[in-house]
Amino acid sequence: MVTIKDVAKHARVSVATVSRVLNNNGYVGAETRKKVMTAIEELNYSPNEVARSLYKRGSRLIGLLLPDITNPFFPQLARGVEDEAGRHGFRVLLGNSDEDIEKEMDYIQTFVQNNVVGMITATNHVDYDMYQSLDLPLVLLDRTSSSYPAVYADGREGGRLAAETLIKKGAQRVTLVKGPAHVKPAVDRYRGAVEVLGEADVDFSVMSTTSYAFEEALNWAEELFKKFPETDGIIASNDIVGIAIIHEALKRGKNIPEELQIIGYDDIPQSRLSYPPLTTIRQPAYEMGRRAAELLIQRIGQPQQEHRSIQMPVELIERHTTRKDDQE
Amino acid sequence: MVTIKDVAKHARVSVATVSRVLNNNGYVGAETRKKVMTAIEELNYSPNEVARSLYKRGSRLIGLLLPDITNPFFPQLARGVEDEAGRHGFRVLLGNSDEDIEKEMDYIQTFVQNNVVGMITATNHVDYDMYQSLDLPLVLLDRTSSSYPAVYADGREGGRLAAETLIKKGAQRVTLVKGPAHVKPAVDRYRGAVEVLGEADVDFSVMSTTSYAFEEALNWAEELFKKFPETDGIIASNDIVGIAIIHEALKRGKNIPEELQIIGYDDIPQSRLSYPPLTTIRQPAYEMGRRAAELLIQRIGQPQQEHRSIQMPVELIERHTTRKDDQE
DNA sequence: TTGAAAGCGCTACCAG
DNA sequence: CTGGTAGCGCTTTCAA
Repeated sequence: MVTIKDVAKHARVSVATVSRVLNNNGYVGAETRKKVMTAIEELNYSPNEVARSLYKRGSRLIGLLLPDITNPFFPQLARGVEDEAGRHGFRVLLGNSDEDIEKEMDYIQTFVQNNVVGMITATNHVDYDMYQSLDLPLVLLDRTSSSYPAVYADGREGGRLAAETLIKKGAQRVTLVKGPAHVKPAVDRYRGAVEVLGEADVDFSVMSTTSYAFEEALNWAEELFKKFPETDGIIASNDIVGIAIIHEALKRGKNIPEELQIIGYDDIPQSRLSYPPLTTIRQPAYEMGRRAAELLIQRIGQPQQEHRSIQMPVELIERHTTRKDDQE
Repeated sequence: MVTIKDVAKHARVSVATVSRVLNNNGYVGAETRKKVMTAIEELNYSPNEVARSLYKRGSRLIGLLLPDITNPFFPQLARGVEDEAGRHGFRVLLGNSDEDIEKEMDYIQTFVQNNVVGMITATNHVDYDMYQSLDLPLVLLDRTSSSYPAVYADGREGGRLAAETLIKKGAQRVTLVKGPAHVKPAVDRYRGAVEVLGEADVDFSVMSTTSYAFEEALNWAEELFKKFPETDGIIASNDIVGIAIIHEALKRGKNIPEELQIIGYDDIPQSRLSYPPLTTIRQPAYEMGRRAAELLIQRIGQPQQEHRSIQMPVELIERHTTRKDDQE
C-alpha cells in the first residue's frame, strides 16, 4: 500500500504539504504542487479513506436502509440514491431490513460504526430510541415523519386516484386489496381509496393481505377470486399483486378490461410487460431516491437548516387493464 | 461519541484492558472483565470500526460490484451475498457498474480506499490491470475466470437445456434471441443453444439484441415477430425479454403454447406471475450470491489456499409456455 | 510557503 | 493479569 508518506518522500516534501495539495487548501507553491502531483501519479497513490475518516469523524459513505431490494420498487430508489450520491462523491452502504426491527438496529449500528455522514432510511420506526439518539443527518425515503425531512409520494392521493379511476371507468363492485398493516405507505393508499369508495355509489369490499412477497402474490390473487368472484374492479396493493391478479383472472377466463378492471400501484418496470399491460399509479421511484440523496447531501453541508420534506406527485398510468372511457 | 477511553475511565482500567475484553484475547481477570462489560453497557459503547479498520488494515466491509440491481436477477444475488456476509459479521458496500468500465474502476478504487477485506464482482474485465494489481481476496459472481475463484451457473448447459427442451417439445422453427455480446454469461448460453440447435433437425434463426433493459424488451419482442413471424419456438435471452415476448405474442393473438412455445432464462421471481407462466431455465441466484460470500469469507480466513470455483446447476422450470409433452 | 508534531480511536507489543 | 505506549494514514494547528 502506498501512503502519503511515500508520496512525500518521493516528492521530497513533507506529508503536510502532500495533504495540502490533496485537499486543495492552505498555501502550496506552484512548483511544489507540481512535484507532488507527479509523485502521486508515479506512485499511483490514492488516499486512504479510512484514515481520513478517522480524523475527520466522517466518511464519504452514506447509509441506505431499505426493506428489501428483492421487491422491484426498491432497487429503483436505491439506484436513484446511489447515482445522485455518486455525483457528489459519496458511496452507499446498503442494508435490507426486511421490515425487521432487529436487523434495522443492527444496520444503524453498522452505519455509525463506519462513520457514515448521513443516512437514508425507509423505516416505520423513526420514533425508536435508535433514531432519536442518532446524531446524523437523516432523511426518510418512502416514509414520513414530522421530525425528519422526508421524500415520499402522496399515498393518500394515490389511493384516491386509483379508486376514482375505477369508478369513473364504471366499476360497480370493487375489491380493494389492503397491503400489510405495518407498512405505512400501504395504509395511506388504502385509506385514500376507502375515502373515495365510501363516498361513491358503488359496492366495495376489502381484502387484507400481509405481505408483498412474490411467492404469496398468487395466493392472494386466488383467495381474492374465491372470496369475491363477482368483483368487476380491483385495486391491487401494488403492482406485484396486480400482476398476480391479472394472471389469476386470465386463468379464470375473465375478460380484461371488459369484465374486470385492475389497477396496480408503483409502476414497477415490469408492469408494462404484463399482458394486458397493467394500469397503475406511478410513484417516481428513481427520482424519489435521487431527491432523497440530494436532500441529505444538502443537510450534510448545513446541518442546522430547518428541514424540508418533499412530496412527490403520483400519476395515473393508463394502460390496458382499465377501460378506455367511462362506460357502464 | 463515546470512545474506548471513556469506557476505560468509567471502569477504572486501561484502554488496553478494554480492548482485550472487546476482542476476547489476552488475559483478563473475571472481575475486571465484568467491570468493563458493565461500563460498556452503561455507556452504550460500540467500537469505532473506522479506527479498528485503520489499525488492522482491513474493515468488516466487503465490496460488491454488480451490473445493475434494477435488473431483477441481481437483487437476488445481492441478497444472497448480503445475508451470508451478515451471518459472518460482514457488511456490503454496493456498486452498480452498468457494465461501464469507468464506473467499475471507480468503485474498485472506493473499495480499496475503504479497506474492504474482500470483493465480489460480476465483471467481464478481470483481465484489466485494475484487478491484476488488486491485492485482495476476490471472487467472481455470475462470471468466470481462470485466475480467480468464481461462482456461476453453467450457461452453456443452460443454453443447451433450453434448446433441447424446445426441440423435444416439438418446435420446428425456433428463434434464438442472443443477448448483449459483451455480457459473458449471455454468450455462453447462446453458444450452448446453438450447439444443440445446429445438430438438431430443426430450422432456426438468431436475433441479436444489445440490452436487457425493460424499456427495450418490448421493442425486441416486436422486432422478433416482424422478422420471424413464422417461428413456433423462442429461446429468450432472459426472462425479461421472455415476458415481453409473451406480451407481444398474446397481442398478436398467438396461442401459447400450442402455436408458439417460449422459454426464458434466469427464473426471476416475476416469471411465475406472467400469464401463461413462463417456462424457464433457472439459475439459483440467491444461492449463488450466498455461496460467493461463503467462498470469499473462506479466502479471507486463509488467503493462500488454492482457489476453487463453484459451478451451480441450472434447472428447467416447466411452466406453461411450453407444451406438456412431445407432440408435433 | 513549508515542516514538525499532535491526535483521530483503536490494537498489540512489551514491561512489570 | 494489567498498563503504558507506539503506531495505523491522514489532517490540521503552530512555528519557522
